[in-house]
Amino acid sequence: MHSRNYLVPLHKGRTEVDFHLSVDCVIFSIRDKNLHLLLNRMEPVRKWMLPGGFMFRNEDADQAAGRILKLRTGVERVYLNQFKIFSDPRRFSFHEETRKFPLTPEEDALLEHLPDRVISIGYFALVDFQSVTVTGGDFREETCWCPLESLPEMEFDHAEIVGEALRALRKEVQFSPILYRLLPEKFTLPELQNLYEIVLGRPLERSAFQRKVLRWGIFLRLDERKEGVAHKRPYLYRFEAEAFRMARENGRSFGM
Amino acid sequence: MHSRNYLVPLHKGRTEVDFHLSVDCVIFSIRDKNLHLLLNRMEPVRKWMLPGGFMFRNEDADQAAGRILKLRTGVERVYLNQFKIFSDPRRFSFHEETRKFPLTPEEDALLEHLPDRVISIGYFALVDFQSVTVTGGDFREETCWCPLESLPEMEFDHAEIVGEALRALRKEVQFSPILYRLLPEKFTLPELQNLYEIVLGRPLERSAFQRKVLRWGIFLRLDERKEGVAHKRPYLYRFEAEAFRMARENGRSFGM
DNA sequence: TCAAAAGTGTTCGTCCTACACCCATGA
DNA sequence: TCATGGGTGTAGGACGAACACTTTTGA
Repeated sequence: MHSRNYLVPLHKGRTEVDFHLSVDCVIFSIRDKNLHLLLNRMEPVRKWMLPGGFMFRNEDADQAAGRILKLRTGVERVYLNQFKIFSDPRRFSFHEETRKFPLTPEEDALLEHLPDRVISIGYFALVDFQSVTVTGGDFREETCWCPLESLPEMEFDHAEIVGEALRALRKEVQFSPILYRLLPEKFTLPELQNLYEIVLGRPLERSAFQRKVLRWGIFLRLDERKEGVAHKRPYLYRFEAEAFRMARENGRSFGM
Repeated sequence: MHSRNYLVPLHKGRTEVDFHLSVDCVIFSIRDKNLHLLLNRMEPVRKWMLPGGFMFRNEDADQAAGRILKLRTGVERVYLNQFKIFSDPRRFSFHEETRKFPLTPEEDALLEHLPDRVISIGYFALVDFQSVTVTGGDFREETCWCPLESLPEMEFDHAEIVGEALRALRKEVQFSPILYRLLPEKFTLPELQNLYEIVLGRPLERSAFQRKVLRWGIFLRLDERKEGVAHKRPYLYRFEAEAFRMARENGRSFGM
């Protein structure tokens, strides 16, 4: 019988390799009737980046994404969707990046022994703008909410990651009522319709929209109406988790 | 200004970690009107596994999956879908695995310096059974096509990976006409209907099914009929890539 | 000749589209 | 009071579910 070396993947001289794994989060939120992304940058001379970080020793990818999101926005238990991994061998090189500015000798020595490749797991998150407190994370970076239509130039392949996140979000909307996750706990149907119009990129007919989402049976109309708005005040609704669970088990679909 | 050590992720004593990255393929095919998976095992005393392997230095995840699929089935340019990553810290441990049987001292020494964690990228593939030549891969393992309903006990978390692959396949079928990829180039509508019934797990009505898929406008009816079958011979159809591209651009959807 | 499979037609109900209409409210 | 946004009603059309009917074939 031949050797069992199929369990020993990394010989010197073989072609397999170690990686660093990072998580990058495309954090969507809604503000002034427009989708925004949370971006940050290390210093003003560098380009903007998606909030992200390396995976730790004792966590899985979902936990890493949750940790990063908590760190940057303060919120927990938000909607997180792992939509794609970015594994192009040339997407990131420590040696190229660090050549751009001076390192301490200690840092330089460390880099010599590191694998050069970083693979990133892309997540997108939907957060309620009002519940978020933006922070600069571990490195006190500059952060901002940037409208989706006017994104700045971004580091690495982060512009591509945003594009794929949007595609994934649009796809998910065909299945799942997730967009309400961008809104506060109590929201109105016109607010929800506005989200669908932004994400799908086309206007929707009011009465058809309302009938459709109400037929899902997962949004409960409250006895309150939205205050402080011009014109007729719309009803407030709330997502009913239990009703959603039951409707989904009965095979109902929630696509627009 | 503080240190730029955000670019130097792996200090001794910090919590970030290297990983091995593998790709595992759930290879679906259709045989005797049933879904089958390609499985392999290293030796009879071990459990069955999904075909997989480590990612190489100069390839991305899609290329690794394509390489593994080519190695195991001989086919290229098949449908491949990267559906999820499996990153539980406890899903695989080299040290636990290798403790199960003896290693050479050299192999043992190598393992000492390896990260212990393997993260796997899950792909599912749809292949035409007739075009496949199954091989044992680099290690001449035993391989088999196993019907989905009677899977054996499997190594690691591979049973979970199969479950997630099925879920992803069912989801994809709501969008995309991919199931024809399990069939030869020329196929009949009853054959296609059989696939949808298997994957969706419910019977479909013949006339409704045919009208729906023909309305997609992507399957061209040929002047031939299936030969060698009992009863009335069904027409043969062929997928039209160009028509599909156009229909998709016009916003048509292909869900069942 | 007959049973079974495949293709086609018909009916009915449901949902989507579109617009119309009325209501409520702040300016 | 009036312009505007929001809730509801209604007619028409597209589509799916269910089933009937016809055609074709091997047994």
